[in-house]
Amino acid sequence: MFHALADPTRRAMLHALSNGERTVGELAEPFAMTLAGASKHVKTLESAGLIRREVKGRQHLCRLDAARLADAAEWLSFYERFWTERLNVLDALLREEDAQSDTQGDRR
Amino acid sequence: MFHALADPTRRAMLHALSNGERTVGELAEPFAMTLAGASKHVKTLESAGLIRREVKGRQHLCRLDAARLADAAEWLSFYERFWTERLNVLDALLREEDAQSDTQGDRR
DNA sequence: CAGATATTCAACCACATGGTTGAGCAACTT
DNA sequence: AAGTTGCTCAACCATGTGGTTGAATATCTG
Repeated sequence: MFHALADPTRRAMLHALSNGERTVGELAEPFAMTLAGASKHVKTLESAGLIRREVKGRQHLCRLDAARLADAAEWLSFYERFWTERLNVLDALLREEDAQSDTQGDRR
Repeated sequence: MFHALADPTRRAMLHALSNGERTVGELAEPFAMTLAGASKHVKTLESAGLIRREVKGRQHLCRLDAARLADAAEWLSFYERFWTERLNVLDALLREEDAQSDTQGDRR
């Protein structure tokens, strides 16, 4: 999933899909890329479970997959919280170190 | 940055660093990998701005870089919020569609 | 039926990636 | 000075990636 998100083209596609369902052709259009190329990105997103596809005649209608995206959001939120927390600790440590070197210089 | 996060080894290293500073050797230790290999990962993290390095004699002390990590956290939080929002819309749409096909069947 | 349209598939290419090895360098240790 | 330690660098290799092209498939349209 992290890998699927790591590509800008794919992130843009997700962005487009956030405004409603799109066919593969529509998803491909904004990019200077062959349909086949874009189709591969769509496939990647699908394998990562981030989108679902409904074959409707000759076009393939894509939409975000709620379940997996919720997972993704949860993951991101975890990381965000995790780091924000650590940053506070880090900050405190640096402050403390500064205070010490102010009074005592660097002892190491 | 997304790319730097996409590798499990690097995520694990960040995790380790969240418990305090570590030398390159210490960061490398948990992995079945040569030092040189691990060193490359550290370099990648450094180029992505996620960590900083302080050369202390012959060892290189690494720590999380507060500034950039805050950026990262913000990004993740944005995506998380963004998607959570869209998921609600998606949910509403699906519910609506269901209600319609219940009374009218699929008209397409 | 004969197109045209929407899409995938398979093969290929250039390039990036994660990894190794071997050498090199700087800094401690004795 | 000689050796060991911590680390990087450069070259290399296998594999994966993003992209292309050309053909195949299936559907709609006349």
